[in-house]
Amino acid sequence: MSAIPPQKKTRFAILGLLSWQPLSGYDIKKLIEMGLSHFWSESYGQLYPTLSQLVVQGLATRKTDPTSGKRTRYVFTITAQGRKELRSWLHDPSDLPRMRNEFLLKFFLSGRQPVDESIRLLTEYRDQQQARHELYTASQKILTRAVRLGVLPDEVAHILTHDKPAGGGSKAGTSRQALLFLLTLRHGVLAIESRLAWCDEAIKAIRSQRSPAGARS
Amino acid sequence: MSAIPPQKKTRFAILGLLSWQPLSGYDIKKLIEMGLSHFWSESYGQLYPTLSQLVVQGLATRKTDPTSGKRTRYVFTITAQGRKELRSWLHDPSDLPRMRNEFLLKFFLSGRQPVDESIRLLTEYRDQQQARHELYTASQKILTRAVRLGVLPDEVAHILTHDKPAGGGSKAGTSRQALLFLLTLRHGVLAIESRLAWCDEAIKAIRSQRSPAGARS
DNA sequence: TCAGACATGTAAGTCGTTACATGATTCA
DNA sequence: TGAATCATGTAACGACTTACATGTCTGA
Repeated sequence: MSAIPPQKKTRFAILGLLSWQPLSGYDIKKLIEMGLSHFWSESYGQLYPTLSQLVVQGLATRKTDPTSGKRTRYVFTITAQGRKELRSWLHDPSDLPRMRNEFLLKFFLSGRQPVDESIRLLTEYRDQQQARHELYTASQKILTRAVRLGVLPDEVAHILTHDKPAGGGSKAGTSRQALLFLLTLRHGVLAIESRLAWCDEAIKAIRSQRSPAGARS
Repeated sequence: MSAIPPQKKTRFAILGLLSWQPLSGYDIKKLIEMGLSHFWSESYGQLYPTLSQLVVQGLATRKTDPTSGKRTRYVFTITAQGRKELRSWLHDPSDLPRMRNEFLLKFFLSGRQPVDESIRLLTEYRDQQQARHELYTASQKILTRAVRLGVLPDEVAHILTHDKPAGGGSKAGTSRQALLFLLTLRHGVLAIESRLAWCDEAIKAIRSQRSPAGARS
């Protein structure tokens, strides 16, 4: 049995969020779900063991949150050593984005099915993507407006952008972190839009093959 | 124990390729590398054990290729039962495409680094994507031309499109499978183009924050 | 002749999810 | 009072990669 598994990228995702401010494991999970879900995810099964490991390795420290009464809540803080490791990871070259797209596999392999089956797959995919598009553009709008006002609507966005909570209103304009958040969101929106455009193209192409111009039924 | 049988997608990727024609494990690996790499991958460590399993479960049969002399080469053929399972998988809803993009994570977490670090990350990503773009459009061109001529340039494309090998020339026009292949390739090209466009946007946005209009140095 | 492609396969480890187990707090 | 959310964590499984081990065949 292995002592503790190493877990590579999860470490840096955590360290990166801790570089903003001290957080609990639960906070980290929610932040990733709310802000990074279109390009990253972590499960509790990864998160908690990795947090313990970071403490053992001196990259973070753990203390009990005194405000949480009888409920245990551990808040983790990044150490100088942790910041150093984070910085060094940021300088390393990144893996190519690897995507596993089950729909495309099915579509590719649907050549022996009736043409309508390929069309059905395409329509399903399009609907799926359309739904996400609405989700993302909604977040984008809320965040853009909040950033323009220098005020963020709730504690979530507050943590995400690391701005001062409302009241004050940072006024100075878009904060660096808020801009980065907005841009990653935009990356997701553009990706979806390119898929929607592709769906329309593909449906047309397949239909025109089914009944090509000049064909006689 | 879990009542729901585990969903192994490798099985269906294999079954799907076998539904075109009998293939060896090595063939399957090459086909996936050459044709599906932008949305799918399988390693030998997955492939060979899964092939054995398919035979045990009666979804494929294995026979020794007699033309391969002393070198062992096993050719797998899909069974009726295998086709049934494949068809049923094709009808199931697909998982949302899940992507893990290490670059975006770094970019998102680079807010505490100097602005130039974010720019460097962006430039690196752009170059990476540009290189892949050239790769894909090249394949796309070759394949498009081959399909138009009704003749495919080598045995690879021949297998991929499941057309008759050269000589004859299918003439009748774009085969169904060739169209599907072209379209999945096009999906990859559009995705990359959307990333390139995003990079340009993002670089501009970050630069303009560094020295906003009207700012005095 | 020798590099590189063809060809099969396994062992060990990396990576990641799901289901479970436990309990506190909040608010309708 | 009871559902939702806050909060921690583990065990078992599932998915996937890498490195290795072995040997054949082809063509410059």
